[in-house]
Amino acid sequence: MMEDLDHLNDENINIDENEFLETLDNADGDVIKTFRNADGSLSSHFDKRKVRIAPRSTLQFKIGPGFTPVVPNHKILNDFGQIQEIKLEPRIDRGFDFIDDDWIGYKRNYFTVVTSFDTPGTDHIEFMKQAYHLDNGVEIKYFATKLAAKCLEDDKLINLVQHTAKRDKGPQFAPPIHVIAPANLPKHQIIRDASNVRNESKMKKFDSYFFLHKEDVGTGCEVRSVLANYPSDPIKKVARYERIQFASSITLKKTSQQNRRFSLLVVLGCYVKGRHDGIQQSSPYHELDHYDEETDMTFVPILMEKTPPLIIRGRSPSNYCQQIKVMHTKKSDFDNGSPQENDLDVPADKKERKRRGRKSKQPDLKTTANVSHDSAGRIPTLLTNGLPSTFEISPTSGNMRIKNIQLHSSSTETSFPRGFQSESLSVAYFSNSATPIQDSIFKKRRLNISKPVVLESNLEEPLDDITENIFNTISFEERTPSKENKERLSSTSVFLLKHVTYDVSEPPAVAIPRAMLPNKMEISYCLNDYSSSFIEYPPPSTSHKRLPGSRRLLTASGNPSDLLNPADWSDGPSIFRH
DNA sequence: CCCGACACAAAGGC
DNA sequence: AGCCTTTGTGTCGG
Repeated sequence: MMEDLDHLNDENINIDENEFLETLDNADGDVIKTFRNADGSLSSHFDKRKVRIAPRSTLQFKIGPGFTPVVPNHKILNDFGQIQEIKLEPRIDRGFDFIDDDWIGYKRNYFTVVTSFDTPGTDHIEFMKQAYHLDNGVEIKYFATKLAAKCLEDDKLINLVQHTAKRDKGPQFAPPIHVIAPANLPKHQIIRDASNVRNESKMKKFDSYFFLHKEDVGTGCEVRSVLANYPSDPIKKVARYERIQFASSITLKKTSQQNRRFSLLVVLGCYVKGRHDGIQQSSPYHELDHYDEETDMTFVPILMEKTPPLIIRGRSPSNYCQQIKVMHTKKSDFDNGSPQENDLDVPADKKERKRRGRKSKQPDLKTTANVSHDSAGRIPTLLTNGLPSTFEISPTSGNMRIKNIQLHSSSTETSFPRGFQSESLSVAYFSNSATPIQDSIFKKRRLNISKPVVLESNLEEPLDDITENIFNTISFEERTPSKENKERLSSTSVFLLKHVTYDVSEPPAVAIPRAMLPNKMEISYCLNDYSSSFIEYPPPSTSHKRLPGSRRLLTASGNPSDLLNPADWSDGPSIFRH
């Protein structure tokens, strides 16, 4: 059984250690509580019964409840019989808000769980060069993770479903078992930034966070190294479960009053050869193992972590904001200092009518402040569409700094989709309202700029006026006016990193319209497999009516190869439990 | 009341 | 700058 809310202050969730930033008020009181995450990004928790935030607002990303370890199912040993420490690093990055001491999710909305695993005391690369077995002597072929959910009231597993970015127009499937190598978990902001990337140069930038290329492990590998057993190359380093929902069939209420509560489980296991016995019912790992017939291998759970109790709100209108207005949170609204009044434009004769058609709510309550991150001149807020790991704020001096924006060449960095023709470059800007982007200090001063490189543009990303600022490495420091100069910072500071691809080879003779290219979001992305992003997949119908059978649900009898390019499944079997 | 399906719309990606 | 995507959620109807 779950303990209760004690782990709310687990460091994983960053609430305790987080600096509380601010609360946005409206007539109803505190609506949005914003915390700064360890990486500088923000987690804004809000009650969807009270305020409606746009679907693509960055406020929909937030670190959810932390995970706590469950008693392990196995220990693992190396070839010398020594115990190898091993630890999951899971995190929820979308879908759960902390409201009135409860973690709240929505049945209709996506959530995101990411996890990697760490090998304390052993370098991740060194780890891959050795061989391991379970404490029962069985040889470990490779490691993998599984995502599961339980209802706490009856301790039964419940189904989860995953969509592609195409949602209804694409397939649904059970969250797969992801084969992964040990790695550090990328920061929350990285997961945000990587969540809907199609641009090749941007993907390349993220590649090293998410993939290990076998050739990068180098020499010194034992013949029996676990590396050699991994069934794919590149090997995932992070299991990303994005666009996950609880199965629509789950029952949310125990009684009319009492919510059922749920817990998400992240399991680290390994694949071993052959069929192995099931796990007894009394074990928390019962039914978390999985035998795969195709490969004649069994996924054996080693250890897992669980969330505190989660409450899932259903589709009832009572779980949604009764107001008509949407809070706009578009980033550009903040680029010029404090946001306008906002109060949404409800274009809405149409909408009002729709609303009233049902039952007249209280239509004219003026809601919505804006997300005035610092309109009152309090704490300056960083917004970024770049990578937070490239900037930092000194807690003592208040110095703001962007450092070591590394630009990797294809010879030294493993590619995202591995390509040898393109170079991935970054251009950084700094701005606050007193320093508009156009006058960015970056453009005024070129600091520590190493040798410029000259490359041709490709057709997808034409050269623009930024081109003159191409560098291999950029770094500079900017002193934040901390004391004397507070006014200047009483407005929003914005960091932007622009990622540009320059094609070294001859550009194609004819530009291919984007619509004609394979859609990288279709399948490969949902499988976190950027290395095979260019598979054939029929474009969704342009018709508004769904084609009969065009939406396929994978079930226990479903075969993934019906839907997916086999290359996407090359990293091991997955389970389909519906 | 539930759910599948379709629809709208706002912010992000390119 | 303007299109195309993605995703929260409004709505209908079985």
